Amino acid sequence: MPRGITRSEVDPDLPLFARRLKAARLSSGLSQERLGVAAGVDEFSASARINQYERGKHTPDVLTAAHLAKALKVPLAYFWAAEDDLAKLILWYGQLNAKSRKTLLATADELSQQE
Amino acid sequence: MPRGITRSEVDPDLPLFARRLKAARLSSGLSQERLGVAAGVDEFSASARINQYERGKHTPDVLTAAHLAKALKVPLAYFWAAEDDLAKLILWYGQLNAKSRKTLLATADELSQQE
DNA sequence: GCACTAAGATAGTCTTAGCTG
DNA sequence: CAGCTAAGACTATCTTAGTGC
Repeated sequence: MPRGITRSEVDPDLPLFARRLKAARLSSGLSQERLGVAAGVDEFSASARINQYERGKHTPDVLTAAHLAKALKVPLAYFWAAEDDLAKLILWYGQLNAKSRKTLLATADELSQQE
Repeated sequence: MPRGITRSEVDPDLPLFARRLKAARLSSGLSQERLGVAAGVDEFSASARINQYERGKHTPDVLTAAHLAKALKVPLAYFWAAEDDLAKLILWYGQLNAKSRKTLLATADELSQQE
């Protein structure tokens, strides 16, 4: 379950940020309101604000987005990954320990030098 | 040179988006105004707007950010990579062909299952 | 409880018109 | 030319107060 965020069924017509946020929240099992509160949003506006983000009505500032990312345990950059493959790569990077990250970086370095 | 964006010297106290944008632009060799025009910003406001973004005074909407990413040939998510290592990974991913991306994804998948 | 919304209050960005090195 | 800025015009988000399931 924690490895399958991008497999969740989210409307592909939603704007990028909305789509990624909704996928990550559904994967976490939190309600919109509880996610907002967990991210430090005022309890009286949390429900409306997270809903507006997920429906693509509004976009939060980067600080709010960072709090959401932390609450959802995903790297901040995940919200703006345009391709699903890059989204997966970023999610997996976020789950690796320091040693595995080094290994992954080394692999990417080698591959990019081959081109 | 094209592989060294994160090595550029950019004020680490700048907000995240400003820091990544400036590093990518300096690497590209474009002026602030020329980058803005290349990204489709009106020629009369391009200089002011890109400068405001790089100084952290303002942040563009996601569509403008996507145009900037395209002009700079970096993945959109790069602008919000909080850690330099993740920024490098995203940049390198953006430079790989489809086959190398698959290889990199497979490596990340294996590593994340080991944890 | 959960997802969602309208609309006014509020807070942001954008444009213009400059400046300095 | 390149980098940068103030401030008013403009446009976005946030809060409040609700709705329906």
